Amino acid sequence: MSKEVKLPEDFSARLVAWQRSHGRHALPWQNTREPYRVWLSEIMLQQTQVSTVLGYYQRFTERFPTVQHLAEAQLDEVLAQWQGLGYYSRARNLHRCAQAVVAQHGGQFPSSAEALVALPGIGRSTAAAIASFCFEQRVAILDGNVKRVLSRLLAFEGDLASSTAEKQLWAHAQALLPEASADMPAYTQGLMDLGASLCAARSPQCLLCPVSDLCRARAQGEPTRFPIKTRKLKRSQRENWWLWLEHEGRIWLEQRPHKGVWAGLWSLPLFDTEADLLQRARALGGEPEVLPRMEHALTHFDWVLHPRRALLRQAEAADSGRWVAREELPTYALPAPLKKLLVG
DNA sequence: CAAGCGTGGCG
DNA sequence: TCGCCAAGCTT
Repeated sequence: MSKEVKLPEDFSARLVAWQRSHGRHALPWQNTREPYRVWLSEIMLQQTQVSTVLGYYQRFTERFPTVQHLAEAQLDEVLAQWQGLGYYSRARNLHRCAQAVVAQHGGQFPSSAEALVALPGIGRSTAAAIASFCFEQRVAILDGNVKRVLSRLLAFEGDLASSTAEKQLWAHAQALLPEASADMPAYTQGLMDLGASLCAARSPQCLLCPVSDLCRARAQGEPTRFPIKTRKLKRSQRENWWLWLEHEGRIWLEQRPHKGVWAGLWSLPLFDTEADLLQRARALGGEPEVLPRMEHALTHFDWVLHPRRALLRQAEAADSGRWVAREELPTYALPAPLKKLLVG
């Protein structure tokens, strides 16, 4: 008998077995093959950790039990439910996707990755996750976890900053799939579980790994050398002044444009200079009080925000925003640092 | 296709 | 502290 390993077969078989015995089975979006619930979880989990998603998923499914409920809701309410989760275009696309499923697919999610990927907010990896979990389709996912697991398994030297290398890794991911469709849910979950636990970015626990003897990175003695990606995002700085106008306990909020940072969320008026802010405040009869500066980090820049608070004797209405009572604030989608500032 | 898009946690 | 990372997608 040959002891030669057959990489694809052995890898998928062991991963599936490991997932069934050691993987996660009790997350709220598991133990169901309802596409609505799986889809919702996959969107929430994009670039977001499980522990963060748990509470949002619970509240969201209570408020919107079906795709029809979500499709009929106001975008503002969807955004309010999403508030604090980040990457708010996901919420906008989620709403659009629900409406497309109702209008174009009779309220039933399509059952192939090819059809799923045509829907708003569903890319190649998310489509594959839904199709493999719900419909046992043999299609590969390739998220951050899987890039790490596979690039280590194969000691993949390609630079994942390049589209060529990423394309190659997609091909490897597809080639490693189990032959049996029935194994797809456990296999896909196993990749995610392995990447989230043993095959961690910093300190992988190779001694516990079910495929450590197949892993070429481990054989080379340097598992953390993979994945290779050279791109370093250049972070920039921004500084703005934030005008907190208040009148008889109500706060002036303006909805941000549907593109850019905090798209569609409600915010205080933002100014590029303190002089601009003072001009606006004084025109309304207010004299701003200086509040402590806030520092807020986004993915691509560091933001210094200078809140200034002005109490007005009289309030003028305007089309650009609304006077909002404190009790109403929870129904508004506020950026995380603004919630901290206003609600505490 | 490179850049834009949130937030929280961790070593 | 601070850079990196997390079930990526859109334009």
